[in-house]
Amino acid sequence: MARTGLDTDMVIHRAAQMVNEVGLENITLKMLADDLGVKSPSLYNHIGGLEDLKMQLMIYGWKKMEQRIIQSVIGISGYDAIRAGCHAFYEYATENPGLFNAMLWYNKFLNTETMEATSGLFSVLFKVTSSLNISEENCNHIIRTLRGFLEGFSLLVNNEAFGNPISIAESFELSLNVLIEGIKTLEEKIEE
Amino acid sequence: MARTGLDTDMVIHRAAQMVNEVGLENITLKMLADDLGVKSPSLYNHIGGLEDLKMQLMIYGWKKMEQRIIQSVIGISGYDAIRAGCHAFYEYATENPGLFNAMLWYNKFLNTETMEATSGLFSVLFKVTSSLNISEENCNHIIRTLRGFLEGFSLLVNNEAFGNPISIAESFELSLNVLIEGIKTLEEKIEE
DNA sequence: TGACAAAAACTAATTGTATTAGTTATAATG
DNA sequence: CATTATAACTAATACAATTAGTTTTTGTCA
Repeated sequence: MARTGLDTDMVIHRAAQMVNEVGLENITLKMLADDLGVKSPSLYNHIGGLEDLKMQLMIYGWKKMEQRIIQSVIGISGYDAIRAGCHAFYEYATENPGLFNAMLWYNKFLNTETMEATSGLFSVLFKVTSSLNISEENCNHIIRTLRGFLEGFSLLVNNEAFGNPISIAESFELSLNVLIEGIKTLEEKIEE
Repeated sequence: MARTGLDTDMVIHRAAQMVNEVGLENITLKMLADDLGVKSPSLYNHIGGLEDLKMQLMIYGWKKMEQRIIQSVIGISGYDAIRAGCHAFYEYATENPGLFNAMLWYNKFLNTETMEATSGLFSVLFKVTSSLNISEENCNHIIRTLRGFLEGFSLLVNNEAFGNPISIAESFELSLNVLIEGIKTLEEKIEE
């Protein structure tokens, strides 16, 4: 009866915490409503339903990660910036496993809004790679390479899917080295 | 009443087709039961429930992919074999989007059986990389690199998550070039 | 062959969640 | 102070997963 004073941002924000605690597949509107001190139908005043909530979590997560990555590359350029951005991605993804699942599963082509969820983030990476002597088209390819690797590797870590006992941190570092050395071979020679 | 003559393999096999048609998140036991000409509780004679079914789909998918990859590297060695194996992975993943989702989401560390789902597949890759002049430990790291990239890139393709209009096939080829050139820098010099 | 046991189907019932419809109370606005 | 929009509520619906208990078939063994 007493008005709780919820708004959409509060719901999303609380759901983002909760999804990291219980996992994307286990979150329910009832659970979220209980936590917010409200009955579950009341949530429909702020979100469109469970699917909509997960979609919004996806967008929320990518925006947050974008901020982290922008912070991480301030004052750095070239391969060091790539390295720093990749580390920021990996850290955010593994610190927020539930949210990261939403980011992966719901990042589908559906409409302009969902499509733009990641565009800001990867335009940051584009700016970074553009400072290298690599053609624009190849920069776009490289971003896809990095994106694929970062998303897949982070998912595997979150799922504890690496059976081997060898260090995951070292695997990540070596992977970045491999990728960066590979990218260097795409640099165009400059006439002297 | 009349016995349909189902067994676990038939259920899994049919579910594998269905999951590619309707998507992992939309498959229901009722739908599967209807399709198999049976009531949904009857499925419990063959599977442990919906979660168990998805787990079994995960294992089924990895085994099938393993076979495809083994076929693809027959008679090839070195970097050509890596290339061929990666192509086989990518093709299987994109030809079976629903099943591949199960392979990603349910490939978590839970018990020995789920852990071993992918061990055969990656021991094939290990044999391939072992023929290079690279330390065993680095081979293990490289496999993780490839695994991360392949899983992430395939997922992005299946989700149509690449906004850019540039060719995805070219992105994949360039990515493999980047990875292989990067891996080459790990080769240990041989005394002459 | 014929009784018996195991397996595989069934029906009925339970539970839990999302979602919708319709109602009431609060807050904001003129 | 009256009115209106909003945000909560209760009640009801629909659907799927799952469990319990029953029936029927199939295969086996004396």
